[in-house]
Amino acid sequence: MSANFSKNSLKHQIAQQIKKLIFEGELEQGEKITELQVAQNLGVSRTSVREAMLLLELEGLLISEPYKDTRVTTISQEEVLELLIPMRLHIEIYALKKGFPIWDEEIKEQFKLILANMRKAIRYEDLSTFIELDIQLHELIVMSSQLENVIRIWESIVHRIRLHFLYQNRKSGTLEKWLVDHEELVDILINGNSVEEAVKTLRKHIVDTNIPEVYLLD
Amino acid sequence: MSANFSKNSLKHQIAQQIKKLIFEGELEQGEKITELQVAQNLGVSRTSVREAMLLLELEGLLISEPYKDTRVTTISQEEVLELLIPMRLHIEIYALKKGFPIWDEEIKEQFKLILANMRKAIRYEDLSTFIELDIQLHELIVMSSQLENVIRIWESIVHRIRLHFLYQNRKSGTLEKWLVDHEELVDILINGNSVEEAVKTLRKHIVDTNIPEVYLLD
DNA sequence: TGAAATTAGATTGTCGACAATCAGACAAAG
DNA sequence: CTTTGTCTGATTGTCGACAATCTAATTTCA
Repeated sequence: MSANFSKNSLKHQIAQQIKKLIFEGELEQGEKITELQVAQNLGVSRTSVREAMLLLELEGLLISEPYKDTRVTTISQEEVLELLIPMRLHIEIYALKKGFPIWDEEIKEQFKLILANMRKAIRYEDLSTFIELDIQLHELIVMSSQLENVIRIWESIVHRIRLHFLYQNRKSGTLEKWLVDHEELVDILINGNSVEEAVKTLRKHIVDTNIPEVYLLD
Repeated sequence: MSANFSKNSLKHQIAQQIKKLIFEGELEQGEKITELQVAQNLGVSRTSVREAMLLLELEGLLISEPYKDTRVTTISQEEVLELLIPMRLHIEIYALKKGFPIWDEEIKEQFKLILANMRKAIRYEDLSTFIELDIQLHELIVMSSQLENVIRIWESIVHRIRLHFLYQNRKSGTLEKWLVDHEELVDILINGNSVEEAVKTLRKHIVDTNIPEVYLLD
């Protein structure tokens, strides 16, 4: 039940279910997925499943050719590190610049809530929940810009990134280190009063948590 | 009949038709478009039209809410200049770096062909064809990287950019100036022998032809 | 034996029909 | 006159059936 506004049609729900299968590792990269199988499992018609799968294809999670089977996308580490993450950085900074000035108390409360849940996840050593919350945090930043196009582009890129890291060892650093990182970020976001400061912190955060030293050339 | 490889299912054809309507100005930004209307015009079933429209929605050309009508997307100039064009720049440079080393004679011939058609378009003062060719040129650069994910992301971003400029006055400079610009680009792409040189030229090209001086801050 | 042709089953593509929902017209009540 | 409620037509959402295509196993023929 992630933070979605008005997208509650059946195809979106189905897409969500399939996403869950992928992100929880039930479906691996390159694995085949058929319409009928999903339709029967969920008790819906193939038409709706088709639309859901088209959605996921366009979001970059699935790949298909006409009359051939559909499979979970394979993404190279190189693409993720050199292309997707820099683009993600660009988008989130843009969204932050646009959103920051119009943040109200409610949004700040949401930041605090996510952070509280993160602390809880750490306490139970629940990694998958923590990752979910990490994404929610960044999603909130992007959503708060209220720019529909920006939100969509961001989603499609983050999905691809997430798909990749699923099957990789997560980078070095303990969970606690991660938590501290996020605490600092949220503190600046909520209590800081210049956009520049917030942008600088966000940039550092994304770079620190995503990009190995070797790629930090330019 | 633009350069598409394996995407010849009905939904792609229909999407292409609708795209044409949009890019030729038959449909304006914010204008309503209904499934039945398109289905009857093209003599196909609504199901295929639905899928085509979903495609275009995910590509960023259309926008819809459940049970509400679907409309042609509206995109702000700010978004285009500050977000989309920088992202486009990033993607094309990445694709060029990956593709350049593996270009063969056939690809170089395609570059020359596009350029020749550009000269022809200029001679007949055919602006819309010229714009089409401009996109084909950049598409060729991206396609030659053979990276499926990169191609898709690029397409969705360029569509949005194109949609915006459709309804704006194109930036200053005569057609002839444009042509010279492209001649130089293709020359370096085909005859240059270092990737760095090609990247530098492409960057300058995109910046020159897309971004007004005021945005060239960082 | 082995390569080409054929066939069978599974899977995707396309369709028309029916259900759910919405927007606007119109009427009733205050 | 405004507001509320009810209808109606238009549009989108969902479905099951049938057609087209692919894959892989089987058969045919040199």
